[in-house]
Amino acid sequence: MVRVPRFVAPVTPNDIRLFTLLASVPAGRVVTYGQLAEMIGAPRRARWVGQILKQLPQDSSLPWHRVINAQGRISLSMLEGGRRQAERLRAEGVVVSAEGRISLRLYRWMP
DNA sequence: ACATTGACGCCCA
DNA sequence: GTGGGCGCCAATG
Repeated sequence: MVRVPRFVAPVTPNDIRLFTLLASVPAGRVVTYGQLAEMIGAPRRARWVGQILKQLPQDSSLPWHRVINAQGRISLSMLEGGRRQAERLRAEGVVVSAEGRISLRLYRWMP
């Protein structure tokens, strides 16, 4: 009998699809929460995507910073996490305004 | 089982 | 461009 520690969160097939897709988003491009949800066959689950990203460990190799909202804004507070996200994007050549605005027209990734 | 809570999205004033 | 309101849906209390 295999005993699984309670603190290990269960990983669903959708989680795998999300991680795989996110990992394929190229540097210098962005995607929206709703877009990711839609692309893995889970429409109307944008909030869920945000939930998953929120739970990622700090040392995750996934490009969580390439995910923004459909309004073309960074969803995290620009006083905290949003600042880090903006820096990471700028490091890839993405232009991010001080308020966290990004041009979806220029940077949205569409496979 | 019921109420709240969001890294959301869309519509309208 | 800016809020405000509402629908959505899984997680959390």
